[in-house]
Amino acid sequence: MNLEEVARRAKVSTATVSRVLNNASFVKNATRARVMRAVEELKYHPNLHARNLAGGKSRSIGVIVSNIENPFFLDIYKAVETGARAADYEVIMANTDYNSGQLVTSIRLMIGRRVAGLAAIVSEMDPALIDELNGNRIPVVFYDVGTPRQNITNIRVNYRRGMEKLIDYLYSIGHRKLGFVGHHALLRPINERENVVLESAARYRDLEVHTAADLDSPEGGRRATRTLLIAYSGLTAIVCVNDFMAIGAMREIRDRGLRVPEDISVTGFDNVTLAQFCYPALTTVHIPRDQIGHTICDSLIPNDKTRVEHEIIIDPELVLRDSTAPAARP
Amino acid sequence: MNLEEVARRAKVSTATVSRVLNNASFVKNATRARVMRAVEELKYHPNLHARNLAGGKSRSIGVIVSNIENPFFLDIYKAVETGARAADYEVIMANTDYNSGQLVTSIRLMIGRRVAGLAAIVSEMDPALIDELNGNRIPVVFYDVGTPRQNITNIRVNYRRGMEKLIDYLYSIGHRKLGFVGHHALLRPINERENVVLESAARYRDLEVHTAADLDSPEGGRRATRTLLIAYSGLTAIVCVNDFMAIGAMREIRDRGLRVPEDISVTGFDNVTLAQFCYPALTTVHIPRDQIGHTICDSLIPNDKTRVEHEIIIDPELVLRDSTAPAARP
DNA sequence: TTGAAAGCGGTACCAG
DNA sequence: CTGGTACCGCTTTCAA
Repeated sequence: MNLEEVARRAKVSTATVSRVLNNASFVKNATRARVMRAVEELKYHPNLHARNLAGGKSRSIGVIVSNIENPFFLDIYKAVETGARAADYEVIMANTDYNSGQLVTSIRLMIGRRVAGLAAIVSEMDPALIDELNGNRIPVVFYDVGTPRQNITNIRVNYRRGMEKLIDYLYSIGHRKLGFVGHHALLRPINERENVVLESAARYRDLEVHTAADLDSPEGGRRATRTLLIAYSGLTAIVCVNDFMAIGAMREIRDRGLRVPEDISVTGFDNVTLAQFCYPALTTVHIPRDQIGHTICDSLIPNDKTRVEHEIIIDPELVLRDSTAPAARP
Repeated sequence: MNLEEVARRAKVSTATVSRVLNNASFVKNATRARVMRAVEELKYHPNLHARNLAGGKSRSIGVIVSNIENPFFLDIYKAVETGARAADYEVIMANTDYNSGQLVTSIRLMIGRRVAGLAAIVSEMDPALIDELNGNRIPVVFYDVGTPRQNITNIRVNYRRGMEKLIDYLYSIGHRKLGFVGHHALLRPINERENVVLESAARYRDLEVHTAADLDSPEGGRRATRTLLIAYSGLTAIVCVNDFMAIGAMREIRDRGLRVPEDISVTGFDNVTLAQFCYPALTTVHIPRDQIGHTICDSLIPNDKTRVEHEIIIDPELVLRDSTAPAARP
C-alpha cells in the first residue's frame, strides 16, 4: 500500500499524490478529489520513515528522563509535549530508569531518528556522553548537568538555595536532628544533592544530619526512612530528596505508630501535584516544571523571535504545608 | 554523515559497512576493525528511517493510552515496555488525554510508523476507528473496547464483578447512600461503568446512589466529590471510578472537616501503588497491569510458543484497606 | 497543472 | 569475504 498504488488507482503520477497529501502547490480540484478518494478507498497511510528520509527534515524532538514514574519527570515531559504540539512538532520520550546503559541506548535512538533537538532530563549523564552529544550538531538541553557550550543549553535549579530555605525553616522551628532520604544514582547531581544538604546543615553548629538512600519511588522512600528511624533515634524531621519519596517516608513513619508532623516532620522537593493531595499536605520546594518545559521548547525548536540564554538558573520557592511542625520536645 | 562516507573512509563498500554494523555474515577481522574505527571517528549513527525503509521490518509496537498521568496507564505502558525490551522491540507511546481527535492522530502516527502491533488502552475508541484499524492487517489489542475479530485481541476486565464485590462489601457494613465519582469520557466504556455501578446498586432495594463526573485526576476527583457532598447529604461512602480520582476525593472530604473512613468511606479501583501509600490506605479493586502488559506483548510480538486467546477476561479482586469502615449511624 | 526521474540512507541479493 | 546494485516509499526539482 504505497504512493504508487494510490497513483495508479487515481490515474495520476506519484508526484501528484504527494502534492495533494502535502497541500503543496496547486492541484486541480478534480484530480485532487480523485486522489483523495483513492486514498480513502485504499485506506492508505503514508510511510513516515520514507517521508522522513526523503524530506530530510525532522519536526520531532526527543526527551529523555530518568524515571517517568516520578511525576516530576512526567510533568516536564507533558510540558514539552504541549509546547511541541503547538509548534507542530512531535516528541519522542525515552526513559532510562537511572541506568546509564539505557541512557546511551536512548541517545543513540534519538540521534538515529535524527531528532531536531534533544532534552536530557537525567542525572546519570556522564562526561563521555556529553562529549558524544557535543560532537553532533544537534541542539541539546541538559537539566542540571553538563557544561554550556555551543548548541547546548543548560537549565539548572539552584538546589542549594532551595535546600537552605528548607533547612533554615526546619531549624527555625526547633529541629536539630534530621534524616535525609536520597535516592540511588551514583553520579551527579544526586550525590551533589546529598552534599548540599550536608553543607546546608553544616552552617549550624548544632544541627545533625544522617542520610540513607534507596530507589526513587514511594517504596524506596519508605525503606530509606525505616533504615534511618532504626539506626538513629531522636530524629525530628525527615528531609526527602523529592516528593515522590516523601510519600513513602510518611507511610513508614505512620506505620511505626508515629504522627506526621506532631512526632516527625517530613519535607519533599519539586512540589508535584500529589504533594497537595497527600495527607498531611507536604511541605516542599517548588520547581516550575512548566517553565522548564517551555524553556526546552524554546531552545530546541527553531524560532526567530526569542533568543534563549545558554544557561538558565531557577531559584526555587519554599512551599509550606502541613507535614512540618515545630520539633517535638523530648 | 552516511554509510557512504564511512565506507570511503574505511576504503570498503557500503555493503561491507552495513554488514559489520549488523553483525551479518562474515567480515574479515581486519576490515571490520577498519570500519569500526571509521564509525567511531566519524561519530556515525545510522539513520533509522532509512534502515526501517530498506529493511521493511519493524521491531516496534505502539501503545496508546488515555491518560499517561494516571498511574494505571503508566503501569501498563511500563509492563509492555519490559516485555518488548525482552524481545528486543521498542515501544512507542502516545497519549490521547481522552480526546478522540488525538486518538485518530495517534493511530495514524502508529500506522505511519508501520508498527508491528498496536495496543489501544483507551476508552474513547469509537466504532469508526475500530473499522479503520480493522482494515489494516496489523495486529491490535484493545483494552475494554472493540469486538474481537481477525488480528484483534481483546482484553477486558469484568468491571461488573469488581463493582459488585465493592458494593456488596459496602452494603454489608451498613452503607445505604453512596456517591459515585466518575470521569468525563463521553463514550464507552466509562458511561458503561457508571451504569454498572447503578445496576450493581439496584440489586438492593434500599441502596441509593448519586453520581458526578469530572476530569480523570485528583483535582477532578476532589471537585466531583465536592459536588456530591454539597448536593446530597447523608452520603456515607464515595465510590470512585479509579484510585487516581479517589485521592482527590479523600482530600475534599477532609477539607470539609470530615474523617475518612469514620464519617465517610472512600473506595478506588485499579489498586495502583499509590493506593497503599495514601493515608488512609485505599480500599480498592485490583487490576493486574502486569498481566495485561504481558498479554499485550504476547499477542503483538510474533512468538511460536504461545498462542494467545482472542478474548481475555479478567476477574478483579477486592482489596480491603483502611479507607472503608462501617457506615456512621446518624 | 502534471509527470518523469533523481535522490534520501540503508539492506540484501548476486557475482566475483 | 567483498563489491555492485536494485530496491524501500516518498519528496522535490525540472520539463512539458
